[in-house]
Amino acid sequence: MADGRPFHHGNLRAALLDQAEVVLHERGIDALSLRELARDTGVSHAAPRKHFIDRNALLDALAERGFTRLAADLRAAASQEPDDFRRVLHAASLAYLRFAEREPALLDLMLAAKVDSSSEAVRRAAELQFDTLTDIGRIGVDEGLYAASDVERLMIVLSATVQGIAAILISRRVTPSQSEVLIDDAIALFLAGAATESWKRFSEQHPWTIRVQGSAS
Amino acid sequence: MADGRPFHHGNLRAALLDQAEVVLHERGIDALSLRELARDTGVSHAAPRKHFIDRNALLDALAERGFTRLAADLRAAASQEPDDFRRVLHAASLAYLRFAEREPALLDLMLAAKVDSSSEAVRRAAELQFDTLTDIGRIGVDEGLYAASDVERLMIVLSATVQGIAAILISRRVTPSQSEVLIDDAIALFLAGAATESWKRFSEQHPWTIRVQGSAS
DNA sequence: ACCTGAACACCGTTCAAGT
DNA sequence: ACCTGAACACCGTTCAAGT
Repeated sequence: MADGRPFHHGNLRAALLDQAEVVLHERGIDALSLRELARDTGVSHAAPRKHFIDRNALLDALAERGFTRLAADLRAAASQEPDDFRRVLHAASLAYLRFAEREPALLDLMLAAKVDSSSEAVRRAAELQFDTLTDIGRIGVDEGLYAASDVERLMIVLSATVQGIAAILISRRVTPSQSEVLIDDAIALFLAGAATESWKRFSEQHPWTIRVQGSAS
Repeated sequence: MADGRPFHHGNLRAALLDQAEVVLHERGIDALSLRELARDTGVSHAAPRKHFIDRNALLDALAERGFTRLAADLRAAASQEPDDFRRVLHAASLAYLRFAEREPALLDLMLAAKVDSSSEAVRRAAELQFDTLTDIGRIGVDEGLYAASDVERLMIVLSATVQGIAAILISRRVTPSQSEVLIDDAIALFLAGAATESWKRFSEQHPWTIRVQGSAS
């Protein structure tokens, strides 16, 4: 403490998280160590403990931030295309892919979070992200494409598809531009299927009873 | 070496992998350490190095085994329902979910493998797994559901969906039985969509040019 | 060809003590 | 209330040396 540095950092928690995001982005999750973050932030290696009880708590906080930002991205993308449902789905799906492309390690971290072992804050953030999708899905009802009672089940399947395509992108089995073609295909197939009599009959004969963890709507 | 243990283990590589699978299954990837594996296998902590240059090489070998087993599971499930395409898709998808349920940490590991940084062996094993899906998809052509030229693109979208549903299951946002309902929905929607005029027009107007990394067929 | 033992440079986590 | 410094029990990785 011979330098003029104050004893209290003042904003250590936020500083650690910011630096953690940089490391996660640049060198991946394996390179993320509490001790290095402490060094880079100019505090002792034991200081982070006041803010994050262990490494997992830090990862949880990162995941929470990630969900919040992803939800904002999706909402922003969707609100720019208010007219046509296909274009809304397309914009939101591309926003998801771009997030995956920009922050593959962060998305991996978010998807790796087990609902029952992660913090309440992470759950709430993931919930908000799913609610965003459900809101988007309701536009399809407004346009008369499918029944209101089908919104949740359809959006879960579509978001699983988008998530799966993002996983293919992250593992670099396709290029970013190829993944956009996959999204085009997926949405075309989704919209075609949801509007069929065949699907209508199926969904009536198989009532929906699932309440997804992390869905408040 | 005062015990009667031979100097050469004889089968150290396989023994390490077997033990690694047990640890991965019981305590997850974070608990997987080369030193512990060495202890449990009765060799020095430096012995594994002859067989796995580093921890990542061990993880690669585990992923490779995983892909091979998953492909076998899918093939077995599909071949038990040779008559009806819907039932074949259903059986294969459920096999995928059961694999995810039995070995969540292993599947995470497999999906985390970046194509360009993992070993040739992992790539080949992942390839074989995808080829299995493509083979299954051809049954849909035989049944006149869609064009032969659409097999790859349709199966990629479907497998992305199944993978996404598996991810939802692994993160425990739904129960295993709920995930099966999601699969039912996804397949119903997929089959309904693939058979529409709308999809047929789309796929003709948007020719398929993607060659997925890890697809030999 | 395969394995050992010591050594190095890291970790996460804990805790008494300082300001 | 927040941070430090020392300590403990782990890691992965390397390498000369043994059989």
